[in-house]
Amino acid sequence: MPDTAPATIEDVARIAEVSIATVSRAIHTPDKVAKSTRQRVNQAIAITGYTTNAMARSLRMGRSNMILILAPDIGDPNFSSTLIGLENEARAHGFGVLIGHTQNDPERGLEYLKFLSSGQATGLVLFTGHEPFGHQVVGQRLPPSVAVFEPVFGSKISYVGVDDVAGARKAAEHLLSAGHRAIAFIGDSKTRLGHQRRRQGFDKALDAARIPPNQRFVLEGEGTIESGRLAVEQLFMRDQLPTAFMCVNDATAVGVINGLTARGYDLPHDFSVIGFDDVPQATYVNPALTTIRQPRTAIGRQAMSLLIKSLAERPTERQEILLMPDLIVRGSVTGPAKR
Amino acid sequence: MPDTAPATIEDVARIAEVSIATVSRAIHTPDKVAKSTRQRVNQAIAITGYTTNAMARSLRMGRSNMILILAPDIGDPNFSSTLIGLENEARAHGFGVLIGHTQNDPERGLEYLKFLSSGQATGLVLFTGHEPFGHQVVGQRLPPSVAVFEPVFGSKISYVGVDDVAGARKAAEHLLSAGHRAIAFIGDSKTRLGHQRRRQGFDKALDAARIPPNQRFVLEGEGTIESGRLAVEQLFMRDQLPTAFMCVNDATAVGVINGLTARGYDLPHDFSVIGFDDVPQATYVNPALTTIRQPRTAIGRQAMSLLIKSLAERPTERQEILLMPDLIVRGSVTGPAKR
DNA sequence: TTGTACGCGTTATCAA
DNA sequence: TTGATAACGCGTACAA
Repeated sequence: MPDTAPATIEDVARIAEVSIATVSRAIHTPDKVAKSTRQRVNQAIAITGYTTNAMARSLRMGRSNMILILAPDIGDPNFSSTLIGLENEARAHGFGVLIGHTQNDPERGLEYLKFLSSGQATGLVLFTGHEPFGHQVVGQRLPPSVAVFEPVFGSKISYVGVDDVAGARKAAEHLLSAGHRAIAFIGDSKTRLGHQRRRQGFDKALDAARIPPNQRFVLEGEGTIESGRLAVEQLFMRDQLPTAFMCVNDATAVGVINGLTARGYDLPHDFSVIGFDDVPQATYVNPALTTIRQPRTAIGRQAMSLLIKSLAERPTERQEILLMPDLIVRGSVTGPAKR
Repeated sequence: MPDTAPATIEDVARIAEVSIATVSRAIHTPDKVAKSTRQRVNQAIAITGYTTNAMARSLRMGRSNMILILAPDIGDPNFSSTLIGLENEARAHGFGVLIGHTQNDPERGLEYLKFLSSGQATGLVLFTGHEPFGHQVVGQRLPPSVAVFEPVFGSKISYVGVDDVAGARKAAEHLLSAGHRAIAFIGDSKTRLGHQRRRQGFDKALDAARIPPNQRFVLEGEGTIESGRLAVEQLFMRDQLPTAFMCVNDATAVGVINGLTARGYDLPHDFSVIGFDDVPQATYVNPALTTIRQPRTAIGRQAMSLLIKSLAERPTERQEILLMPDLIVRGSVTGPAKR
């Protein structure tokens, strides 16, 4: 197998005995070329295995049809299923997607930005995961972009994500309707907007149920397993205990469950726990975690749809699309224990 | 902020009052240009914010400095940390990486192959995950490539992965040295090479300990949680029970643990379980899983290093690099129960 | 319906 | 040390 250079449009033209212009036309505007010629061209393409050189094409056209997806952490359980939604939608519109991994390193982010500005990608999806991506992006001249899962702080970039307030409210109401009145909120945050919104939803539900807010039942945390565990320890140093835990996300919930189990409690009999996100892991803990499911694939689909629209129309209006999450009932919530 | 077009080399040349050739030289071979001129050029670059257009560059050069990483499933727990190794090594050599997600869909794979053949990427990393990528790739003219985690069946593509035989042997010996003699192997496979090798390592360890092979203790499985659970059920329909379970991977081990726990057994007291891979989840199960850790980041690093080397030298010799995994002792293995 | 020729932004060759 | 210019592969206005 000789290592021949890939065929160019000129090779095709020569074989089909036409000019390169005709080849190009046969490909992009087939009706503008005679049927017989078209057939000869197609044959020649088949023979040579010709593929248009995307670089030359994009260089000439001034834009590519690739969309760059920037993610700080590909291991994030939210990532993979959202990606599916993004990809499928892009594909349906003739776009390809490429994934860039920043590892939360601003320098890498900047490199990908260069990738963009050199025209190798036309649109940008900011998959901020849990850490705001922000600073490096703000101020840069960006191509049409959309953020998912967490809005980009202080920018005009559109955003597609879950309705945190409504979701958290659903979770709290589930606990409430199971009979709980003493509910702790684990994972309060001063910095993360999404988590703050979840706290708001929690407050609203309690307020609607006429349960006075209890600051001793609100514990901070960064949304990690460790922070959930820690919160349990803190809580047990006080005099008053809740009957249920509402956690800002599933990781926190796993930590809470671990902490409670380690203390010898029997779940869900002794305490109820509810999470938020529905990560794969939620099914593996014991008891399986009742939680709020992020509509990940739908978020991806909508985000890409929005991006492609703005690619065509160039509207500078910022949009925010909030999707409604569902309650997933598994085994970690039951009625309050009688003590 | 006016939406000006990005600066080109010509803009820089005009401002610096030199020719574009000099600008190019000032960038790539600074010593071939007079100091004063160089300074003027650098200033002009700073003023314009010029970035070389990668597409024009690659078009001219005939090759890009991007490497495409093709993965069937980005959610695979093996993926993210391997990626880090790949990226870091690539970066160190001035290459960028892009990730393509095939979703196990041959059509998508083909599309990315087109991406390659159109020159947008120079090298290829086949992240076959657990499903052989194979068929579509074989026969295609491929750029320099390397596979990780699972060799590409029937091709000359180099491979970097873990030494499955040695790792499995380590696992079995750990069980043996804890005193186990009746050990079940869960996850035997007729199709997956890596899993077959793990079985071999298991057999070797038993053989070296002069324990006769027992076919009733070897159960098939596809390496999923479900298949681990199923294997437990099958085993309990027989008359003879093992004291320990060696699982082909962590997912299987989690299934086994779930199945055993569901039957009311107390682990690790009643049964010992060992896995393979060391996925993040391994720490969350109860008891935490003792397992064999894949040196993922190292695999990534070595694979990229090999690829870049072959990019420079074009050796067609197929290479296979096997890395030694470590035993990670956690809580799921203890001495055999006395029954 | 088809062909000629230009330009997209670079790098590299050759003269000056 | 510097500049003019060809070429990379493609799409398209313009001419035929």
